[in-house]
Amino acid sequence: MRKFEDSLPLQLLKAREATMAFFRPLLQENNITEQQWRVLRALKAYEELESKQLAEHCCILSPSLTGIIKRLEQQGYIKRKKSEEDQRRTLLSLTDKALGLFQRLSPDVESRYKAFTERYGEEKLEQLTRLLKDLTELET
Amino acid sequence: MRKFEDSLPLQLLKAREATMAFFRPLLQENNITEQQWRVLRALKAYEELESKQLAEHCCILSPSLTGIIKRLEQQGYIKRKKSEEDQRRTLLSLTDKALGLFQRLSPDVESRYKAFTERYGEEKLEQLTRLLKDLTELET
DNA sequence: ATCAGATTCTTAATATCTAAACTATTATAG
DNA sequence: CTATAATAGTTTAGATATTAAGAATCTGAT
Repeated sequence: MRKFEDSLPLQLLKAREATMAFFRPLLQENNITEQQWRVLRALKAYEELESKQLAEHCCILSPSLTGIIKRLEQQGYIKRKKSEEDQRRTLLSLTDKALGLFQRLSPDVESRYKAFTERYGEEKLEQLTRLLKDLTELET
Repeated sequence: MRKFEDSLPLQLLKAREATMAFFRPLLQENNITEQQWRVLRALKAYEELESKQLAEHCCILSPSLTGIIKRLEQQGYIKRKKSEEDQRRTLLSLTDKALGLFQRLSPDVESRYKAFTERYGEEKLEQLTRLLKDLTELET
């Protein structure tokens, strides 16, 4: 068996932590959790999504998402409306308050991203992205 | 701001999921959670550890570890003993039952690891490991 | 010897993860 | 048309994550 430190899942976990270290302070200042941020970003990218699709994009299971959405709705960042065709479906989208949040945070996000890229190296980032993509598309 | 799908933390998350897909069934069959497995492997590698050191190796915060250890102890996989010199410290180690578990699971772990490496490619795995290491060692 | 400060571990509170069961709605077969 | 299957979403229960605060112990300077 591989040495403990050589475990790939552990390496990926640590790498994720190291990356988030660049952005976590910003999220904390604004009382947003990582998962909430992921949900908000996905809705910004896709405008309107059903809960199930949102869960897939964010890599969050439906039951978790239910609670996250409920809280984001209470905080006024998300609105929901029932689908016309299929009463089972709920369509989710951002409120103006959420859009304002992005406006306000964008510059800081940018600069932190820039700082990260410069520290790590643009080329290496591209290599890494490619390797991760291949890994993600692997079928068991 | 980067496109949602280009987010590195998200890529790392998905890659981790894809990797775990190879091993998760084995853990489930044996009623062991991911975190428990990480703890057991760390203790196998280091024989005897204090809670704090164990937490660092496993990338688990101390408060989480407290509960995880409690359950592993109940299941008979871990034993604890107070340090002689420092009464604050608790030394943790594996029981014979846990060692037996490793004996029993090793072949299956090996073959799954082999399957993964063959699917992904040994060279790419080495490249990836190097890139992840650099990333992890980045200082904010 | 004693007290302030540091260290180790635990507890508490809230958020999230995971699997399974449940509800409501829609789709399909007979 | 009706029984059944499939789907979307929620709820539940137990485990884990995160942050803050607390208790016990140790250390070093007085």
